[in-house]
Amino acid sequence: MDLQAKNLSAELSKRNIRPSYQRIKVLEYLIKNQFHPTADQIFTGLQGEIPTLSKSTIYNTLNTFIQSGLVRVLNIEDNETRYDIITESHGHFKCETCGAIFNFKINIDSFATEELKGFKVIDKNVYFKGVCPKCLLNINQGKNNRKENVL
Amino acid sequence: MDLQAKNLSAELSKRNIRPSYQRIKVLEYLIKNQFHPTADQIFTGLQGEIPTLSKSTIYNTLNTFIQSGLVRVLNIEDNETRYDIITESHGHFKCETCGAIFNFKINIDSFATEELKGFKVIDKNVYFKGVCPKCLLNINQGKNNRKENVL
DNA sequence: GTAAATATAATAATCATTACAAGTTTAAAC
DNA sequence: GTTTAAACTTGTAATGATTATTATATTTAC
Ligand SMILES: [Mn+2]
Ligand SMILES: [Mn+2]
Ligand SMILES: [Zn+2]
Ligand SMILES: [Zn+2]
Repeated sequence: MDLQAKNLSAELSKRNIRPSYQRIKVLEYLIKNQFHPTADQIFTGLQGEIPTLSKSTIYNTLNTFIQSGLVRVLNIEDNETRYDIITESHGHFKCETCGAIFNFKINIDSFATEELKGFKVIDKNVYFKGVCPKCLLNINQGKNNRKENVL
Repeated sequence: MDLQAKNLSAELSKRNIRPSYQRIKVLEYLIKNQFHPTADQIFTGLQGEIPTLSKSTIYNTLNTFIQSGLVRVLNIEDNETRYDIITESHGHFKCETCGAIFNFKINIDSFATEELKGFKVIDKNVYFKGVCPKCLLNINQGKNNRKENVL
């Protein structure tokens, strides 16, 4: 996906979303920061550029994007929703130590068809949790990882 | 799993959870009502039997059960946590129309190993969403389903 | 250019969950 | 069996993410 504002604007228009300044910036942020940010992270990340920005706009914008299929929702955390600009089917691994969320390829369509015959499946999510390699290494070395969201 | 109070008590003791009256009742509720209830549903369902019951106790108890591996958490909803007494690996399908959550067999271990080499995987969840057969039928007949949690 | 529709922003409301403090029950020690 | 400490329950307050609301601003249609 390209980062040019014009292309972003066109991308929104194509989906019948009016390309306001705020919406373009949120879309740009999601493309640049693909670590599955929270609404608050997006808000904080854009506040410098858009001093008048409101958190309501972040939520409104995200919900608009979700409805049009432009972003994907992750409910991998119990308290906060995360947003993914990559809508192609893939699995997610959350490191419980550092909080980072990793993508991994997975062919979700290849299984679980028999028992769900008669069901209309619209959305599929695969969430794994555990400890990432970096944190495993640090734990073995007796180090203590900070819980932050660095991919 | 048996429903006898003695067995429930023993089941808790085995896991070093003191078998209080409230805990036995919550466990009993989870065994009897396997529709993946919310904390509030458990609370409401037990209030008649235990008039002094507090919602704090529900949450405390559930968190104790989770820690010991006696129940499984479902984050398939964006707002409310659901609890599952069946801890064996299986997938979940949520009908967006009636709200019911169905189990389905799935061999989660059979895939997604290559890319996660070096990761320590502790927990795996597969969540599908869509419309269940009953609701599909009603939709086709022009009926309107109520959103309730009947399995 | 004017009116209608839509978007933004600020604030208040909602609601699930957790934190905390006080009272109660349980279990061990004597 | 009484004493005593630890664990559990309860009620209430606090937290925090998300939504609702409403006034203002911006965009679109005519
Ligand atoms: Mn992703
Ligand atoms: Mn289940
Ligand atoms: Zn990590
Ligand atoms: Zn249904």
